[in-house]
Amino acid sequence: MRIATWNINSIRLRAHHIANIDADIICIQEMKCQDAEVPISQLEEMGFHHNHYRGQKAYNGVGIFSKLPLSEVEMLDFGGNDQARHISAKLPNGVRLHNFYIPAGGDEPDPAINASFAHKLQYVDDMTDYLKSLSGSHIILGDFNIAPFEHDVWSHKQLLKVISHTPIETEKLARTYKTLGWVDVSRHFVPMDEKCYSWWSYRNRDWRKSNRGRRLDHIWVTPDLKENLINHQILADARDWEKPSDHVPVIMEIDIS
DNA sequence: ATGGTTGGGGGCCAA
Repeated sequence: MRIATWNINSIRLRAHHIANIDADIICIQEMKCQDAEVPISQLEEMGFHHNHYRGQKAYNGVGIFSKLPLSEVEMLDFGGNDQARHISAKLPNGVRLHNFYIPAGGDEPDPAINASFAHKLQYVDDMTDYLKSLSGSHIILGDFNIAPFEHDVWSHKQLLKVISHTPIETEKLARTYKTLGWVDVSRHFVPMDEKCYSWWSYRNRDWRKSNRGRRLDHIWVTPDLKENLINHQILADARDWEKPSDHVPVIMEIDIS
């Protein structure tokens, strides 16, 4: 089974690009539209017939678009702002798939003066409590807006005060990761001392040449699924698609049926 | 140290 996560940055503009992603299930963040505006017929034409989503006007919005039937769909709020940032569903084999869009958190890396950053930190705390309460087999993925490790950013030193790589966030996510004991799929396949990115800013003339990337998009699985992992792919070429998103799809192949 | 770009929606915000 191939499962992908992609921050699409407007599903109305970029739904057609989904046809270039080879996956059975695609989890989307930042649809940036309400439910009625999701171009569902386009997804149907691509073979996605089991679709669940939670839109929101202009901001956020998450969806799971699947070629396989899903059940027990849930949409939860973390961080207390009732934004469309989470949706989950059960796969036919009983594994639960969670799609998260963690808040970006604004620019000023001080929660005392930046309410967006405070919301992001609260979101991660609430999400952690929720994940700790789960039992059984789970896949969690999405745009976490945090690049946790040194080689998840182009310059560890230069980004220590940049939201997405500040110690307060990376240590918080590291604690969550350690407490849960789940598997970071990208780092399962890519050595820790190798640079690994899923996002490149729009604010660079040549994203490939400057290569100032960050690994903001993640897939984690519960440890019982570790031996089922087959491979993993970051579709960096998607950054050159026409009118690209600033994020590229991350895909894993896993032997579960 | 600064500013760079994009999408949505509406007379700027969030990323």
